[in-house]
Amino acid sequence: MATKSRENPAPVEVDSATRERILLEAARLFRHHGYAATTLREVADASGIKAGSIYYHFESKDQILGEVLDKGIQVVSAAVQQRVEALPAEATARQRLAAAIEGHLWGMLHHGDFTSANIRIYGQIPAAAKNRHRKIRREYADYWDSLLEDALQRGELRADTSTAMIRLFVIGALNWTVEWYNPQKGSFQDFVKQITAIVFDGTFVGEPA
Amino acid sequence: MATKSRENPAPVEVDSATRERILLEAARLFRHHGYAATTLREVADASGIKAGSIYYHFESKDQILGEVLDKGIQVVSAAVQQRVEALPAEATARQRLAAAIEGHLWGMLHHGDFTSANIRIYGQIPAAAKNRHRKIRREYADYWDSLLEDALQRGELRADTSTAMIRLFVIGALNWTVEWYNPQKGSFQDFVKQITAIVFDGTFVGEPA
DNA sequence: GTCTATATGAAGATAGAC
DNA sequence: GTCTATCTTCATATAGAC
Repeated sequence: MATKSRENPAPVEVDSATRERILLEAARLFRHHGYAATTLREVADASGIKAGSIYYHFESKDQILGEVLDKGIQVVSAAVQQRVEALPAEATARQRLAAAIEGHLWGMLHHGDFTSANIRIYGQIPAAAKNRHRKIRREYADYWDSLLEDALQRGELRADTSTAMIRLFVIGALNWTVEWYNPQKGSFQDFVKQITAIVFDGTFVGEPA
Repeated sequence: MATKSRENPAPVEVDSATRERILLEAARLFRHHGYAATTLREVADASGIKAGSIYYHFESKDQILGEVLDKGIQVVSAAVQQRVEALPAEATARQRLAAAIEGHLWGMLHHGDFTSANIRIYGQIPAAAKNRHRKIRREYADYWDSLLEDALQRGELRADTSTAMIRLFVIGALNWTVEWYNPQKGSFQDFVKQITAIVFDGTFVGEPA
């Protein structure tokens, strides 16, 4: 006996302001104190509510962890794909990888609490949480591998190292910049330009000895 | 009224086997679960003793943390300095930096629990523990800066990026290899050669576009 | 939707026997 | 040097009022 006649009932509000606030504060606290050391009381305090109220929005601390981890990859992945797909079809491998690097850095630095939390705590969380998060990580790695394979086939990428190892090295190096990047020491544009130059052409000048 | 006549009394045993075992197991657990999530009961279990016995060797969990952190830097720093100082005076900047990179990677991968624990948890520990550990980190960074400044003055290092930024990028990239290096996929020598080539000359071939 | 109050478990650290 | 037993504190999660 539904008395409602609306065709478009309001969807379950999965991203109310309070819910988003909890996720953001949780990411910030996970980043700076770790997952286990962060208490739901702290998350609640930072979010302007009481601890018990968190359970209206989330089933458990574990569920909050999962959403924080996933978002840490999603924001970066979305920025990368958007930039790469905006390029013309005739773009060179250098241009495509430069777009990916810019997107990765931009996504990381604009959602630093989610990405840094992800990077810092991924190695420390329970195996079950890791397993649930693994797929989304794998997909992002695959996207990079496809970019690198393409660059290799065009003869632009160095061929003495596997693309998997290049991906691990480059993403690892990029990821760590979120730990030390200081926006007060220069513009984001300059930062991207310098990081990209080092990744592409290295730290030394001249020919290999 | 000392009745001992020995000139060389046994020193306080600061590195008994049990004490070293506790440090090693603590490093391993800090690495994989984080500092807060690791309980002294787990450390004791892994060390083959009971939780209360830890307090015979250490004053607190905090003291164990401090020693684990310091050792994570010391083992790497010692390996780097040893290799650089073994070079002849006429070594090029490339040779000196290559020795530093090899030492850094060797130290990291041969003491992985200490270095990975350091890298993973440094951003998450209480401020007091960070402050106590800061000096030893600063000294290692200074050593790298001196190597890079030397390379810059000889005109071998790229000049469009500050040595501080190059250091942060390179050490960050090297540090993260401990998270993914797989000794079953090739020899350590080959690994070092490939990483060094990327750091020196980049991931792309040919001239910058 | 948010609150207060609380059940239940486990942490770091200490005391004192052996 | 290591043990057992315990003090004290604080965590996640739940129940039910508002």
